[in-house]
Amino acid sequence: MVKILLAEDDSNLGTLLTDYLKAKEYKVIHLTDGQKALDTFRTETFDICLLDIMLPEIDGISLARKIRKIEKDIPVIFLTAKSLEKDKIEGFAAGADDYITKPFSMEELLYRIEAILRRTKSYKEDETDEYIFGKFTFYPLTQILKSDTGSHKLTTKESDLLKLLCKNKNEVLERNYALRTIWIDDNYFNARSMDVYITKLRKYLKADPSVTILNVHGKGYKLLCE
Amino acid sequence: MVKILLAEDDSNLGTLLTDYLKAKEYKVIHLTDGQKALDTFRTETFDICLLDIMLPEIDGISLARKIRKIEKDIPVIFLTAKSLEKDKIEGFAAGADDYITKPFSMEELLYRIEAILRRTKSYKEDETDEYIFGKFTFYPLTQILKSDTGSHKLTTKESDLLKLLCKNKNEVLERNYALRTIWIDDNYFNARSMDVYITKLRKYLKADPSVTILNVHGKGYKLLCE
DNA sequence: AAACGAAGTTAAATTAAGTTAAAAAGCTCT
DNA sequence: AGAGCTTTTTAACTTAATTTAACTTCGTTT
Repeated sequence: MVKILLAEDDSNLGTLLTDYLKAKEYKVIHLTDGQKALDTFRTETFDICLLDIMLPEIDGISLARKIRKIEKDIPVIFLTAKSLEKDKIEGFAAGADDYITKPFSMEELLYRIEAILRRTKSYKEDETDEYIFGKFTFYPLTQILKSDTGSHKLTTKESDLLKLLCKNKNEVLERNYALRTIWIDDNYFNARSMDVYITKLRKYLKADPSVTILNVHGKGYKLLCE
Repeated sequence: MVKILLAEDDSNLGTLLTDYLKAKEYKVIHLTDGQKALDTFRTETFDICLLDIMLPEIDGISLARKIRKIEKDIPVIFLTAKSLEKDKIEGFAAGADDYITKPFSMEELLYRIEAILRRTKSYKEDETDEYIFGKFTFYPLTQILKSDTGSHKLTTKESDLLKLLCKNKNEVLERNYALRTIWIDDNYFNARSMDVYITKLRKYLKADPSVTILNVHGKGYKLLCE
């Protein structure tokens, strides 16, 4: 089920939206200020965020920036009473996927949400429970990596990193993205820690020479296979 | 390079948009009626479509439906003077990814285009997985260059540069374009760095004398072969 | 042909990544 | 709480990739 974070301080509109979207089979978590929305975002996972620009505590644009720091590809739609150019530009600069000006119809918002979800499909692929590559099968849920030669129970960090690599199979997994996702902060020491885990994963993956972790200098790593 | 289909009958706006987007390194094909746009779409491939709603011959919404029948996931943004609810709804029903009402700023449109492209990544998948020239086969994904005499693992920069040369085989790869693509910034030092990499690639390519990297003085380089 | 800027080449310097081991931080169990 | 374990981080050292520098050669212009 698609899960929506709704940050809207106007309780009439907020309730109306919540009820409408719930009727359309979405799961909606409604927060009434920016700080609460951010706290909730930190502890739960969402498929899309609907943020009012004018919010108490943390405004919508700052909130979007913070949210994007935590999960860089999460779709964001701004809801706003203001239709000023400047806000729109700022909104898009903060990484908005769309922008809707009040008053808007429920249908229009729904179409926009669906247009974005159709495109991202992230909600579909979110929890793959097994990744198959080369002669390996990796179960991120149980943190087990199987190959024909045997089975390894991975540690949490090993598993998190391998999962990100698998999600980006044959494409570059950016260092900073991985660091922010797994280590929260991308400082020097965490970067070195990640290097250590790359070495560990490479050792496990030696069992199949057709599978390698390629370094892309200055950018990140690519899990090469098939 | 991201290729945009622009269907807009107002020639002022059309030209303005075309120039602006070209300056931003997009390839723009501008058509002034719906029928021409559809014909062009049938014969060329695009990454994204910008469609005016009010178009001669075939209106934008019908055009979007026809285009979506040909390629169901192509991103579509409607440009329109009307801000009527009804049109918006129809537009989204026809599968629009976004909707922008005139007058809009160039920046805003650009942000919307980029938001969608960032999301779809379809433009990233222009990845050819092997280039064959002379007695070499080059695999950009794995950064491996093979010839009958052996196989070389290229570094990231070597591979990036060779890939650009291959994409422009027997045509000039412009220095500035390569620098901006690979080194982001085309300053003096990066230019010298690129020279060093040209030397390195030439060494690898010595294995086949029929393949050479030719300098086009003041412009760039050409990978000559076959 | 002289002058100047662009490109070629090589080596040194810098920065990124690879590896291994030890230290520190977390668990688990009594 | 603390012994004994695992996991993660820090550290030190090694190797590789990239940039900078210095010097040379080639093209173009006057």
